[in-house]
Amino acid sequence: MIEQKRSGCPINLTLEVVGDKWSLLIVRDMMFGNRRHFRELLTKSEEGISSNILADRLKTLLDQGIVTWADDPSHKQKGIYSLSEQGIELLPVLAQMAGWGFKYLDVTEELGIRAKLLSEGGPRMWAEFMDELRETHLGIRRKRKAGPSVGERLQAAYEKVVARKAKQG
Amino acid sequence: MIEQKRSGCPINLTLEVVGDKWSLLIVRDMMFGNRRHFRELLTKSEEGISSNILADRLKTLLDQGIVTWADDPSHKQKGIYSLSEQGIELLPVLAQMAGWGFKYLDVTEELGIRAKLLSEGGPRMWAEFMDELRETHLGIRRKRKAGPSVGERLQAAYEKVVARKAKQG
DNA sequence: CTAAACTGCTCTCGTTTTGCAACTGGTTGT
DNA sequence: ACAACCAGTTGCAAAACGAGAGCAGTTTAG
Repeated sequence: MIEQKRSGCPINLTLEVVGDKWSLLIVRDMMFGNRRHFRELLTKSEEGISSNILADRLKTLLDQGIVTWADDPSHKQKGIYSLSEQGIELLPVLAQMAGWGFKYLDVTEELGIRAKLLSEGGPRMWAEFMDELRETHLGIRRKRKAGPSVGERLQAAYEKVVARKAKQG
Repeated sequence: MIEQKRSGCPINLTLEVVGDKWSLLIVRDMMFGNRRHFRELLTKSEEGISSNILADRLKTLLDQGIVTWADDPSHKQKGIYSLSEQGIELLPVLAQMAGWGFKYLDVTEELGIRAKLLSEGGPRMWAEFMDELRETHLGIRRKRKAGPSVGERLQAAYEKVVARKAKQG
């Protein structure tokens, strides 16, 4: 099976790797939702990916070195998927897509709040979040900063919107 | 024909619009190669898109408001495709993808040089290039800056690599 | 004036990808 | 022992993709 590239253009090559409707959603769920097991990715996804597609995409993400896999010592059947440095560095791509989508598409309030904050935060916030991801996915210690982490702030903002919407009915 | 969204997440919505292997390549060619006619997009593409796919993607890009269409007064059969503001603002997405691809994938030198410069140039350079695109695609005058434009600089760098490679044979 | 080349597509048809749903073989908790 | 949970796999129909030919009208070269 010879994988032939259509061209050596970096944009094209990137699209050949993650240019489909699911791969980046899986990366998103690993980044922002901290989904690390197959079942978590399968059932806790907003969009409802099907299991064969998930299995296939995880395989190519592994092949590409975007994601790594390890045994979960607490459970013989479970594996833990982690983002590699290469995967973590997809964050700016996701952040730009999120910002563009937030600006131009019909985004729901609770799912858009993270995009808004991330877009406003800019490269500085992205770098901080990537450091947090390096800690959780690669085990690389980072310097603690005062106050809540970027991940915590995003999550808190999301939950706040959900709570408000629930109250309003 | 009811278009149902999988979710209201901005990343998902963006992927539903441009998350395929061709749409962003068309935008890329319009941005960096100034391809404005159907034939230009069809025949001058690095990757060799086929005509039915090109027609289909242009249709959805038009529907989405990423691209606009106008008659070419110089030729009764020609139409001119232009990027809208919404389309121009895909530049940061492309730039991030280009930067990531340049760093991690097997990019050829001549096709990677633009990505390198754009990545190094950062948001400031992107903003300048977007202003140039607003001029050529939207007809919005911009303040002239001294020296060559970003578009010219990228093109010159590309041609320099091509010339050097040709000499080396 | 005529013919060749060019224009933006559309059509056909075989191949590939998608996605639902059921199923497998094993593990864990009660 | 048994239900619930784990990571996938398999079968199949529908949809999307993609190469190539074709088309009606337009422009250009001789």
